[in-house]
Amino acid sequence: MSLRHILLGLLSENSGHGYGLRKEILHRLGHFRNINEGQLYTELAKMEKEGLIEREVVVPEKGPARKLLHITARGKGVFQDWLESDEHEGEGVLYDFVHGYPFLTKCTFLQHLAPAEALDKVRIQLSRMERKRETYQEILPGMERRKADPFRLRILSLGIQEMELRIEWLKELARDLKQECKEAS
Amino acid sequence: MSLRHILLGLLSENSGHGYGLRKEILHRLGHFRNINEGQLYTELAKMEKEGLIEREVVVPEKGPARKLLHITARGKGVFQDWLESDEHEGEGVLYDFVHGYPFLTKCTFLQHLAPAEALDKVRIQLSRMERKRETYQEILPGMERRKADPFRLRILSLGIQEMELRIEWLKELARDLKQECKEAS
DNA sequence: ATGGGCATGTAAGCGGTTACATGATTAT
DNA sequence: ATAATCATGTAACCGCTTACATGCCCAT
Repeated sequence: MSLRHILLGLLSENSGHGYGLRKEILHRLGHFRNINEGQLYTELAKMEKEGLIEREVVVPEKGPARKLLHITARGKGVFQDWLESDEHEGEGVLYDFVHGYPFLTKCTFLQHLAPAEALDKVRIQLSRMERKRETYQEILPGMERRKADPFRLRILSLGIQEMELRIEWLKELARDLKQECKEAS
Repeated sequence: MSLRHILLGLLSENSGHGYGLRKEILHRLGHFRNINEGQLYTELAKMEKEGLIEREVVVPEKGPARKLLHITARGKGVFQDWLESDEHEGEGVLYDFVHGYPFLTKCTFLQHLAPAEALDKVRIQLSRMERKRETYQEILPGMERRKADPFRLRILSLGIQEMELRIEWLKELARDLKQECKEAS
């Protein structure tokens, strides 16, 4: 899932400038990546060179020039082709769900830790996921109020359910580890 | 979550050679990445240069030399430090769950597709996730039989639950899109 | 006047992918 | 024979991160 597609998607909805796109990706729900300026501007430059976007230099009466970005017909074509293609819908890695939650990979090796230490880690995870679920739940009403795109609303609600799943899973894990700790003592 | 940690983890359990590690990462449950030779051997070379592993050249009576890899004390230390640290347990990206399921990012832009086309995509996803759930469920009994590490068993069971979550979510989405199709006609 | 947000960039490096190359062993 | 699998590597490239650099605008 490359940044390029997200940028094309956003720009096919509205023209904008680099910084604004970044804010949108960071804050507006439905776009989910953390983004750094480095990649953003280099990617935009590349996209311009390939004729997917154009820059309109806007010189305000006051202040420095801003560059307003527009998607070109070619850019729109590339975006639509991607949308209609099955790229990023395929099999990918068998255990893809682990990618979204790196703690699971670490869990794979938790056997090498003392049960008490492992338990600590699991508890910290638990509170982090609870926090995350709350964050999502706080975002939801605002999105509903301003009638955000229903697809994005759904994605958020999936996120909430997913956090709940993780929370229950971590609770079970913690319970078992606690038992193990007792047995060891 | 870098390959390095996984390799250190595996080698701290057993010595082995490159190809075997790759197979283990690919097939044995609990290790979840698809891996390509390119990265594997270059990473192993780097790790050797840094003194994390050592190669023992094993020359069989017949055939070419094989390189058996052993973890060094230093390597074990690095691995344990990582295990005890909170690396890969932290916040990361806010919407991390989307990372593990790139189709969701695509969903963000599904509004740009005709409902009928979007429905097609969702249905294909649905059958893919059903397939995936089945695959996981087929793997489970074998793991239980050979008494695999309980952490890995748990991870797999989380995976099954996660696929079930996705399936229900996709079903709802499909239902709504079907409705939209009807209304449009 | 100072700090925070707006806005645009460059450079180095890392982790990972894709593709290529080689050769031996084992199974059909 | 030949195809599949075992086994080890190299080279080019890509997407992304980290860190740095610059300068304007606005509110306190």
